[in-house]
Amino acid sequence: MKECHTMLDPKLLRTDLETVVSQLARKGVTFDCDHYLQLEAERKRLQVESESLANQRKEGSKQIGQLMQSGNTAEAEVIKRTMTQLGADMAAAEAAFATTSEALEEMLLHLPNLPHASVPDGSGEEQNVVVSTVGTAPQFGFDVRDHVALGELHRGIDFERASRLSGSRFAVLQDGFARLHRALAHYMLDLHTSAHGYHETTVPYLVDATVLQGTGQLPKFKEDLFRIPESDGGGRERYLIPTAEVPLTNLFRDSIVDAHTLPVQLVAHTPCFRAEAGSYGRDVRGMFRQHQFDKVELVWITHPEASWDALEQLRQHAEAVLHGLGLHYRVLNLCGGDLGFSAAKTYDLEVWLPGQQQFREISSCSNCTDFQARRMQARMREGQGKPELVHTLNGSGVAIGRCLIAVVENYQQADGSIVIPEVLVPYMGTERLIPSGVGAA
RNA sequence: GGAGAGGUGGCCGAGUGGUCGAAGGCGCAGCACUGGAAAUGCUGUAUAGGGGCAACUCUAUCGAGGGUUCGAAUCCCUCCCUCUCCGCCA
Repeated sequence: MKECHTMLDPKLLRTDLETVVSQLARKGVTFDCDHYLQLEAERKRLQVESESLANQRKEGSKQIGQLMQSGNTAEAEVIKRTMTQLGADMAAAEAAFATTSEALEEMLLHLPNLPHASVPDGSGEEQNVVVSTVGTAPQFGFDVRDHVALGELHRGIDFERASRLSGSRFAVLQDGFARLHRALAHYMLDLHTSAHGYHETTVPYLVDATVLQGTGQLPKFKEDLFRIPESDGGGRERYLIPTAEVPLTNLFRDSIVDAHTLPVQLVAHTPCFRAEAGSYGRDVRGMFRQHQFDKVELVWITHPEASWDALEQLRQHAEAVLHGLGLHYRVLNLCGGDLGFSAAKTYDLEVWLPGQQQFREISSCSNCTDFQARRMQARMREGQGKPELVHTLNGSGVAIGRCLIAVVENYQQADGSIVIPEVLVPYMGTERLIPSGVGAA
C-alpha cells in the first residue's frame, strides 16, 4: 500500500493518543480525536480488506498460469471469470482505502511537531522565557537615529527606488551599506566554516512543493510563499525559498546515510523570499521585514540521540556572530504557543535595536527532532541495523539585513558616522562610515 | 531548442506476458578451512506498510502516473530524470 507521510509518528498516534493530544494542546492545537479514530478504524478495515482481495487474486492468477501451461485452458477460463469479479471488488476496496488514507494523511499533515519537555508553557510571545542576556545596551549622549535615518544620511538605503521596482518591502543598498551587507555575510560564513566546522554550501533558490512539504512549510503555510506557476518556468511549479533551511535540510531527503557520517553541519548564504501575508502594517518602516532578505543559515543533520546537545551548540554558534560584533542581545526559550510548526524547541536570539529601543528577533534556532526527517524520509543506518530517522536542526547564523540594522544603529556616533566593528574592518577596508556631505575622514 | 541513448536491489547487470522481489557477479555479514590471514566453500544479505501476544503472515515497490489483461519489470499512453552530440547562453 501507499506509504503515508505523516508528521508525527503514526505509531505514537495509535498507541498513545492521549500524550499526543495533550502535547499538541501545549502548542495551542486542538486535535479532533473522534474524527481521527473513525478515519483510522476505517483505514484499518479497508486496508485489510483490499489486501486480502489482492492476495486472492494473486493466488487465482497463479493457478491460471499453471493451468494454461499444462494445457488445461477450459478450467483456466472458468477461474478467469471469477477473477474478473474479484478484480472489480479489489479495485473498489482499493479506491475506498485510498480515499480514507488521503483524508487521514491530510489531517495529519497539518499537525505540528510536539514540544520538548523543556519548553515552557504559554500561548504567546509574552510567555517566552529569557534564558540569558548578553552585554549591555550602548548609551548615547545624543538623539539616536534609527537605521532608516542613518540610511538616508549615508545615502545607503533607498526604499523609494526599490518600491518603484518591486513595491513595498524591498530595499536597495548602496556604497558603505551595500559593502557592510556583503561584509556581514562574508564574516558569518568565515566564522562558521573556520571556527564552527560547517560545510559551506550553495543551493537552489527555487524548489518543488514536495521539498517544502519536507521541511513543513507546506501544505499549511502556502500563503507565506512566493510561487512560480508551472506555466512560467519549464513546465514545473516551483517556489522561492523562504529560508535556506529548506534546500539544505532536504539535501538528505529519501536517503539513508551511514551513522558515522553524522553529524553533518551545513552553512549557506542565500536570499530568502517571504510573502509576509498577514503582517500588513507590521514593521512597515525600514528594512526590518522585507519580502526579500539575505540570511546565513545553519543546518545540522544528527543522530537521533545527539540532537539536544546539537541544539545548544547551534545556539552558541549563532550567538558567536552577535558576540563577535559586540552587540547586546538576549536568548529566549520559546513557549509552546509560540513555537513554529516543525520545531520541538526553539531558541530565539533577539538583538538590541537602539532605534526601536527594544530587542528584536535576529536568529531562531530549532530542533525539529524527527519531524522533518519523517516527512522527507531522511534516515541513517547504524552498522547493520535498521534505518532510523535522523534529527534535523536549523538556525539563522544570522539574518543579514537585520544584523546590518543592528550594527548601524548600535555603532552610530553623534555626527551620524558609523564605527565599523573590529571583526568587520578587514572586510570593509575602513574603520568608519562617514555620511556623505559631512566631509571625508 | 534539435537529434539520439537510457533509467531494474548497496553497486554492476540479466530478464519482452505467468509461480519474478526479480538470474549472475561485486560488496557486506556469519560459518567452515587456517597458527593467523589471503584464496576457497557454504549460508545469509532490500525498503515500506498492514494483521497477529507471538512464531509468523499478507500487501506494495523494477524512474512516476495512467491503461490493456485473470495476471505487467516485460505491451500501450503521458510525464519526470540522467547521459551523448548539435545550437544557444552566464
